[in-house]
Amino acid sequence: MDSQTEWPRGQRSAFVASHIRDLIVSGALPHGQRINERVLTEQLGVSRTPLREAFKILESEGLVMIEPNRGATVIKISHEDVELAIEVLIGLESVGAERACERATPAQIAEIERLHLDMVANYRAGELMQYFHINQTIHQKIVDCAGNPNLTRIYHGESSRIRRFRYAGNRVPERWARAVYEHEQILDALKQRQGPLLREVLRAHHLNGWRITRSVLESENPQSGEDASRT
Amino acid sequence: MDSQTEWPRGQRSAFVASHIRDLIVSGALPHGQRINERVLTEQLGVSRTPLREAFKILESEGLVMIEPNRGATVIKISHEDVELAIEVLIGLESVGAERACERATPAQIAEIERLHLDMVANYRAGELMQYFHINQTIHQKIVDCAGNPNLTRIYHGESSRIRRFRYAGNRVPERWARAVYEHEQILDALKQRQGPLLREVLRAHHLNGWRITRSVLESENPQSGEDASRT
DNA sequence: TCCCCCTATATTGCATGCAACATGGGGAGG
DNA sequence: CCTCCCCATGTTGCATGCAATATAGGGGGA
Repeated sequence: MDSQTEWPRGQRSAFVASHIRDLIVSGALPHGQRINERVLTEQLGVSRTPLREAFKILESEGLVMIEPNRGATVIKISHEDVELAIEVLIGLESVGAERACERATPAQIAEIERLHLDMVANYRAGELMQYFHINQTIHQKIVDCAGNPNLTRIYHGESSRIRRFRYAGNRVPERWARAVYEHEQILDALKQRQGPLLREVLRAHHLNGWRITRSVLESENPQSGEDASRT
Repeated sequence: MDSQTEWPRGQRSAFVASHIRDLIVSGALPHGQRINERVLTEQLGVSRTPLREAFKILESEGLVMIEPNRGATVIKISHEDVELAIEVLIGLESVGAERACERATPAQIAEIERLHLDMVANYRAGELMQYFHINQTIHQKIVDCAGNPNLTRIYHGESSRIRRFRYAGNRVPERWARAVYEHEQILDALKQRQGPLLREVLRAHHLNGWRITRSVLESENPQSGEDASRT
């Protein structure tokens, strides 16, 4: 990152945190790697103070681990961890789904439908990356419809923490097709405001998705569990 | 707090965060109040650096709000917010309950039963504060039984954020008695490892509890909603 | 009298300096 | 040759200084 661009005073640590979050989620910073403060301050063009504040933010999001006198380390995420995080996400989405069906405004539902159609178009075009991105947005938006800021915040945190591990599953064509079908069901349930149905469809969607994703990851990275780095 | 006690190097911001968290949760720092850095550094005997790091931690826990050039403000929690937080807690406990029934060790269940009996004894003795404290512990332990560290972490955060608003309900004798009865059901469902039942019992328990608590708070503090400070 | 602007002061955001601690490599002893 | 210890170097934790911004209060103009 070029140190030319000066970030505005007052939000520097937030931007730095966001940047490092991207580095971790995208895999540019491998899991388990210690982060050298000096290197990052030079790359980002900020001083150590906002950087260290960013570490604290990322630590409480569960993305890095800070050890006294040893600084920040990107946390290692095993498949087990991802599975446990998905368990939490299912719980959060269950609440979100039911409340969304009660509280979503027509405009919100229309926006999700737009996103859905866009996502399907990207599926047809074989644009996996775009598809994946819109997919994440749809899930977040559904949760947002519940009108519960805490829910939104927590869901977003947990979701982005494991994002990069959930990408692989759709590389299996059958799974990708099936996922799109499941999303049709999701949209229908939401439009018909059938909370319990939406909850169950989402639950199954995540469990199915993870089952395939896990097997893909394990076949690509046979030692599996302990360190699940590069995709 | 006396500045005599020196906190160990390397954990100062964590301890400071924990201290401020207590100040907020206990109500010593009123909701909506701006926090002056200088005053707190003097009270706590640390410099501004760890204090500001602590603010970042507390911000991502949703306890304070940081505005550029205006520093940290204790977040205002309305009854609406508490209700929304309870919604999240119910979602988390739903997952926790089902997994706990699958994964809890006999030792864990025995410990919860011990806590339960202790809590009932405190009920009989009219020890509301003790009762309340053990009550919180039981709910946390049930969630812990799910063996999901993320779930434990998030549940704990959300739960402590609104803790002080959930105390009032049991001052109504009928509610208190009913709550104890509901806890019998909770314990039974757990011992019999009936996940869905436990989930529903917990859900009802929280909804009932909050319904009464809210009415108590509103009768004590008629303007209600906007600022729900001193109990 | 009231309102607005301008200035003095307080407070925050960030950079940097210093001390504590970790780390790695070379030499002495076995 | 191996091991352990010690020191040189690098890195982190925290305190502090400086600049940018907020804020309060008084004086001037309408």
